Amino acid sequence: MSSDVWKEYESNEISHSVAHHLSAIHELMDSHGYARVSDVARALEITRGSASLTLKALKEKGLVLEDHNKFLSLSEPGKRIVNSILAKRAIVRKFLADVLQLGDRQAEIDACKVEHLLSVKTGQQLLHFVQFLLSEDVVAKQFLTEFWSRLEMGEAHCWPGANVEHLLKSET
Amino acid sequence: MSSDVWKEYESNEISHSVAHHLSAIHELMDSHGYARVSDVARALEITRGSASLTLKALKEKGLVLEDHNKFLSLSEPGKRIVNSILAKRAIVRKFLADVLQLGDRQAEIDACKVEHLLSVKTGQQLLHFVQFLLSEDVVAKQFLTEFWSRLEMGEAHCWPGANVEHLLKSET
DNA sequence: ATCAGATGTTTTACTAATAAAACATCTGGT
DNA sequence: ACCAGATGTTTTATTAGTAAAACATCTGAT
Repeated sequence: MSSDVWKEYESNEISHSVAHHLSAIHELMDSHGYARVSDVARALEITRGSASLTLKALKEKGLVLEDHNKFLSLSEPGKRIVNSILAKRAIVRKFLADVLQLGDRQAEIDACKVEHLLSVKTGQQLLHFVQFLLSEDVVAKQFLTEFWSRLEMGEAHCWPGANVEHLLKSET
Repeated sequence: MSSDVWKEYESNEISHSVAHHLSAIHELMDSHGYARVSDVARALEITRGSASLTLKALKEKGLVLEDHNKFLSLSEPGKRIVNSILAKRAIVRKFLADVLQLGDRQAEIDACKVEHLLSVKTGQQLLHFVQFLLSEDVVAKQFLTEFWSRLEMGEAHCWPGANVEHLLKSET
């Protein structure tokens, strides 16, 4: 691995925590019409103090706006970030659940872990891929049917390269 | 998003940093036959002091062993973790580069960000998927050919649901 | 043998994200 | 008007990972 690649992780503009603070505001506005510090804290199951500090930083960065009544909302840049995160989350979730046939819960957890880390380009290509794969196109349908039937038959008869697989099993 | 899902992120046993400290030892042993604190620090481009502290913690956790000459190596649990991480990294990298046609650099970066976050099950299913997709099976070959030709033709004529796509474009 | 350079550790400090507790403020019911 | 409960902030502390600097040790060339 080239030395500079791994440090890209930390250089990510949006952390997991920030992604979820922003998403929480988005969802609260949607479901309850407003979002205060306490609402965000409740939604994320963290203390009000913690939410207060993180949201203060987001206000200073201009991603979150605050009312005269302490009501929070997303700025335009904030909305753009949330949209891109939610779009990636939805695409990854759909791929994991509808293509790879993972359970909804696992698909949700993994999509949530990964959503804020993927590049724009990766999100776009995955979107194209999933859209075609789940389309009405006969080639796509045929492929998926074949893949799933092989999945059901079990690896033993179908995956010649399954010798790699045991490496995955060990934890993490 | 159900409230407890997003906290799974922090509850991950292996952090990005730890994943790369362990991988570095693995790769150094492979390429140079030994790995010391300084070698790991150089490989990761962090200070010796930082590597020393992180590796001390990994020794205490029993993932890294130390020689009488300060030579480091991976314990059996350490090796198992590295194997599962490297396997996931390779699978994701292959999917991004060979299927989604991302550049090698981007594939490497995204795979590196994500490798330590995916569940065992997700890794396994993705492995099966990529193995079948890149196999000699006619259905798979036909599907990939069709997908790539559509990619080249450009989205405009092929992706009816492309109205979602603009959401991705906004940063992150 | 000595001295330079490499190596390893420790200490201090920083950042992000958290909890916990103290505190301040605001609001609603009586 | 008052008091309880909810809300928001601040302070103190913790954890992981880092840098920087001081320090100790080891090694190798002369």
